[in-house]
Amino acid sequence: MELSDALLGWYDTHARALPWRVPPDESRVGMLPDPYHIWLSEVMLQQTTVTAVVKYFHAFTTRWPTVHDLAAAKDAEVMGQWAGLGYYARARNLLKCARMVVADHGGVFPETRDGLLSLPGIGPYTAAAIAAIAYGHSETVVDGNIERVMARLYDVHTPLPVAKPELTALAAILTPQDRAGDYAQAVMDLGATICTPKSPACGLCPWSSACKARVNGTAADLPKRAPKTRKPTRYGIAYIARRNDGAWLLERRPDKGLLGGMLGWPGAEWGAKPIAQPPLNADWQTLPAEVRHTFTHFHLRLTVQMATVADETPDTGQFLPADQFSPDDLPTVMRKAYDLAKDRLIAD
DNA sequence: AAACCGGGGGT
DNA sequence: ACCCCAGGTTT
Repeated sequence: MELSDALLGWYDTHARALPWRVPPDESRVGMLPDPYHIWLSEVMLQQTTVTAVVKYFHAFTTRWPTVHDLAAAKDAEVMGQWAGLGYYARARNLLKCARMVVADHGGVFPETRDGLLSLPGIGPYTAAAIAAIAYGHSETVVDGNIERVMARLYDVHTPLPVAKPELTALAAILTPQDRAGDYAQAVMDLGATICTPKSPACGLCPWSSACKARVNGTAADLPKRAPKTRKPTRYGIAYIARRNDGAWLLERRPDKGLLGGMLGWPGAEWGAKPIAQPPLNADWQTLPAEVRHTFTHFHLRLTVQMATVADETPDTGQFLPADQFSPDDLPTVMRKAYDLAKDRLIAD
């Protein structure tokens, strides 16, 4: 039997139930899921775990049930709803993409890999995933799970990312003509639940008898990766000003760069040493505790300073009335600073 | 090709 | 502390 058939048989009984997925029930054979749901979930799943995505997927589809609804949303609403999920360029591209689908494609996502690739936020992985899962096309989907499964199945020792083309070619050979979407999801489920990064459960794997790494005893050591550089530490100051009427002084960060497009507390750029740059003159109080946060490529230590101020015009940022501010709209590092300040307000 | 871009959970 | 994750964009 073909390897793909063995895996599809396993998927029919072991597929995880996910909100955007049509279960492989006998009564629903051939049913395809909503392309809007697949696109939204796949963008959210970029470098993000299923557990984290489920809550956000539900919130987005409840608030914006169709791509038309999302396309009509305001930028700040979408950025706020995305807060906490990370990689905020995804949220900006999500909204751009929704508006392009409505304006240029009549509200229908393109069906082909190339058509999907032309949209913002959709790269090789997501284009193949949408074409296969939402439209049933035989496209080869390669994500981190599938790289790991292929490296083990064929005992490939070439380190990533150099090994990527080789692993993609191997994955393409296995991709079936029929049920390519189920097949892609099956390999990803296999990687997520059985062929895990550490301690793979080879005894439960439908591909165990074919797996070369299992025979050679190398499965747990694959895939190989290029060595990583260690993260430097940066320092900064967050200024949290509260006006007498309860308004908070916040700034919208520029679209490009770190935390692009998100709300945050004013302060100088983070660097090797903290730089004082208060947004206005006030009696700033330094909090006894600091915020520690780790980004993709550096650690951050953030000192938090607070002040209560009168109605002044700040040098940077603008006051947001209390009824228009929700801490849920903040990215996590800014939320951590807020939580420290909130504790101080309660203590006083 | 390499750098940039979050956050959380597991180990 | 280090690993990983249903990657894409920019330089």
